Amino acid sequence: MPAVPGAERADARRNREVVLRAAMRAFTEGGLEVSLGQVARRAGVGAGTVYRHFPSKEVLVEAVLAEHVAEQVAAAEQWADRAEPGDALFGFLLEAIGKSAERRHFCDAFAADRSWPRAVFTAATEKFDEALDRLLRNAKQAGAVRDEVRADDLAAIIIGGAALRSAHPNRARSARLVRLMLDGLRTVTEDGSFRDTSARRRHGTGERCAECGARLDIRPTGRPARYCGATCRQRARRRRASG
Amino acid sequence: MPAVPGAERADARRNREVVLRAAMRAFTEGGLEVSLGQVARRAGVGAGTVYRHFPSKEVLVEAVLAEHVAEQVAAAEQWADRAEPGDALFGFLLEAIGKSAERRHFCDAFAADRSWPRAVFTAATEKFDEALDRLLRNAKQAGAVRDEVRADDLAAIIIGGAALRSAHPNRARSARLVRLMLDGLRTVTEDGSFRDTSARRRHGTGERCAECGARLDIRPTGRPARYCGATCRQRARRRRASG
Amino acid sequence: MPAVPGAERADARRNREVVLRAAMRAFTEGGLEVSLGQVARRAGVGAGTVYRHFPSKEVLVEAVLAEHVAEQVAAAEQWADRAEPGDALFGFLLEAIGKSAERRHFCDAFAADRSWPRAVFTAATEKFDEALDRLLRNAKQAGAVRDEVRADDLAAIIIGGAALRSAHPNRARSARLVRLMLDGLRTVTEDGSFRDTSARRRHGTGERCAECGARLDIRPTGRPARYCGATCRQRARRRRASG
Amino acid sequence: MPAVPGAERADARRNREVVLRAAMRAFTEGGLEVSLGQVARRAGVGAGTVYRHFPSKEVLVEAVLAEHVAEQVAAAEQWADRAEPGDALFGFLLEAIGKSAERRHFCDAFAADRSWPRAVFTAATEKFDEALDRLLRNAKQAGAVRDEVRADDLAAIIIGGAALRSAHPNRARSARLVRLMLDGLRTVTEDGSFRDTSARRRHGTGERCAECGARLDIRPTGRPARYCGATCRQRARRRRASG
DNA sequence: AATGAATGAGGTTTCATTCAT
DNA sequence: GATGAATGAAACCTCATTCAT
Repeated sequence: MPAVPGAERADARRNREVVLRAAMRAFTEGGLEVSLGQVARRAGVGAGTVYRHFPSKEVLVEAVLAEHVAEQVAAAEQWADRAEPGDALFGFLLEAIGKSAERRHFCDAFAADRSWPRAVFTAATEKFDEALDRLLRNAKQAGAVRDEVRADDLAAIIIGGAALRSAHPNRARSARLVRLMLDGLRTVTEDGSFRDTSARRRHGTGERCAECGARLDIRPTGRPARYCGATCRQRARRRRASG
Repeated sequence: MPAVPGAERADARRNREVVLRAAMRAFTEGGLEVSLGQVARRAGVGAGTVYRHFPSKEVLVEAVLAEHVAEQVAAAEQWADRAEPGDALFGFLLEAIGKSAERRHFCDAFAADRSWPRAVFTAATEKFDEALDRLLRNAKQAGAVRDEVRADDLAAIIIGGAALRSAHPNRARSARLVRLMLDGLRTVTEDGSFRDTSARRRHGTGERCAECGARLDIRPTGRPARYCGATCRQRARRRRASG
Repeated sequence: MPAVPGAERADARRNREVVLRAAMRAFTEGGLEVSLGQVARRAGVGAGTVYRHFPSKEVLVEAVLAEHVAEQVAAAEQWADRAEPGDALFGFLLEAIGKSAERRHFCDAFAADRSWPRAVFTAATEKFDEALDRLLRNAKQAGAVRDEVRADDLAAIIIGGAALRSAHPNRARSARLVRLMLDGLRTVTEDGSFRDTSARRRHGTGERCAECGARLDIRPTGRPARYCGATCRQRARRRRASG
Repeated sequence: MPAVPGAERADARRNREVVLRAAMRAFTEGGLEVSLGQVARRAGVGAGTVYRHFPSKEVLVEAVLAEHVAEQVAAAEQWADRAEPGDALFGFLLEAIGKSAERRHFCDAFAADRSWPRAVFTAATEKFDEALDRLLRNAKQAGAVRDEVRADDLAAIIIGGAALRSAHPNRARSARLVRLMLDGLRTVTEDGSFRDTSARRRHGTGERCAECGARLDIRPTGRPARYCGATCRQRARRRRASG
């Protein structure tokens, strides 16, 4: 144990990394039941070394799952920063689903409360939840996603999507299918064309937001909207007040 | 050996059933890795009895999965017989997803090629595929489902939906979410109103709302409607006033 | 249990036979470790029936071995009755070795004190020993076998011969080889030609028995013999006395 | 994994040896069916250690048999190097038979195609066959063994001899019996005297006993012998007296 | 700090034997 | 008496974990 945390020998830290990577590959391919012996062999280290860095199998599994989640958090943040809200949310979901489908067993672990302690999930998940929250808030502000979708739906959506894709016999078609179903979460346009995720993804052809000019959803019920959302309405109000 | 197959001693057949039920419960709760000792204990029989009826663990797992699938086939046939095509398909999918969500581990097995031989899946699955095929064909003929949905998508959809639901923290909301996403598979009407599963069922093929274009329920009595509801009527009125 | 021993129902006695035969075949092919389940299946009866007739596996094995020995006793008696002494002994040995080679596992059991109780051997063996004794005594009287061969060598010789034959890759050559080695037990003629088992099998060309005229072994040690054995010597003595 | 094969940790190699020795003792005494638990207990190690060194029971059995064969190969080579051809062959056979008789079960395994894969035999046996070949070739060149004896007879002879000895109730007599039977494989001399293995070994090619014709040992010193021993000398004397 | 050998509890499976039908 | 289902001890084998080197 190092006297000063973080001051471990460089090779030790490197070894931890090596083992973690090996475990990810091994678990991805063989499920979380893969023996630690196999992990050690893949990592090219002895069993003892695995245990030095991860004092039990459960700890190693947690670390692997946490790493997986961390990768998704990173992806979520990239999408949030570099795409407009709607694209960011749906783009991220599609990517996360794709990645998770390859790592089927990880999702199984998340979904199964009993076999792996929920603690793993919740611990590794705080940042993840924040990131999802951010994506969803933005998308809602942009009116790109249905109102009834909530933050804690998203993780389940990813897991479900991943399961769908990995259960599907055809990779390409499964991708289209997932896209189709995710479209169920988008806000509807008056022409029903919301489903096309690329070109006609934008709002209907009708009225526009009086504040920001975005196209407005036309709905058969309720008072016709003048603004695209609460934000613009508030903004307009302030202007009127200050004007 | 019984002279007539299926004519085994009654107690043997009963015991087989007992073991199978115990295995279903055990696997449902603890995953397919639950030890056969536990299954035997739950069934209240000795280890040898389990092996008399299921000569290896793999055989037992297959039997359990086959039973699960058989239950779904039965449900599919009920839906096909007792509901109109669109309802039958979507009703079955929702039910199957609900049932499968409780049996998360079974679906994991289906989705994972590696851990349990695909043979298990295919063997137990022929009738299942037929049943799904029938539901889908009917639904397509009735124009209730999008054309791009194919038969082998359906199993994956069930598995994905089950994963979603079992990963979701809130049972009721997860149901609504799945419904939402399944709607992505319905045929789109030009007014985007397909989502209302209950209302749409009453719509005829006749007149449309003069304001929003939604199909109008045709009733045999009373003055024919011009608008789909009070909202559109009011909106039309405003336009006339302002025009 | 029958009130009068030997008064069992006919079908019961028949069943005992059926099981015993099945066990012989099964043990011959698969060794004495073959499970009783297999024996029962081969016999076409239930496991319980096996146990009714043979209350434990050990008893069944004993019965099988005893049967094997009994067959050999029968053969020995046939040879003793129908061939001249030398032929009888060597003919029987060759036959017994051949038969035993096919039943390798039985001999293993006889040879291995530890794995199967010697009791089995000794119980089934009394008659066997008597039969061998008779064959050997006759052969010795006829001067067809070396003096140093004793009765309790013979069983070992059969077992050894059987082992040799079953270990040999070539069936025909193994037979010749055994014959060759058995010749080592025959009395030697001065021309060394004893090996021919048919024509020149008789004694050397030297002196003859003063009583019966049989050729006498010439040995480098001991007082030269006048009679071929104790029997002739006694007979001559009686004649001298009565004469 | 050791960089250099054979360079494992010393304690591991020692333990492998310990287990192997324990297995040899256990199998020798109790047959190849002895449980690995017993072997482990005898070796004073855990079950896992046995499995580390011998990943399945079959592997352990193979190793034990191979070790047994290797010991015999070593013996064969010693005989070939240190004795004249005939002695080498027969000396080795007798020794191998004696050793194998103590290890009855090993031979059973070799003889039984079914219970243990022939592969075991053939794998461990190449060098053994070579060694036997060499002994036999030399013996044939020296004219010490019958022509019809072939290389692949020898293994069977050892197995048969071992079976004979271990089935025989008397250790000493069984040895003599085997010697007797092996003599059947020696070339026959015109005087049939080949049988005395001990005496003949000292005989030269020179003079013969004036009475019985056996070859005489030629010694470098002393008066040349006319008779093979006291018996023949006495017999000759009587004839001269009576003549 | 790293290695890999040792450990032993626990899993699957077999089978002699008993017992309800 | 016959049947074959039930039993459970014991076999083989795996693997998370510890520990000597």
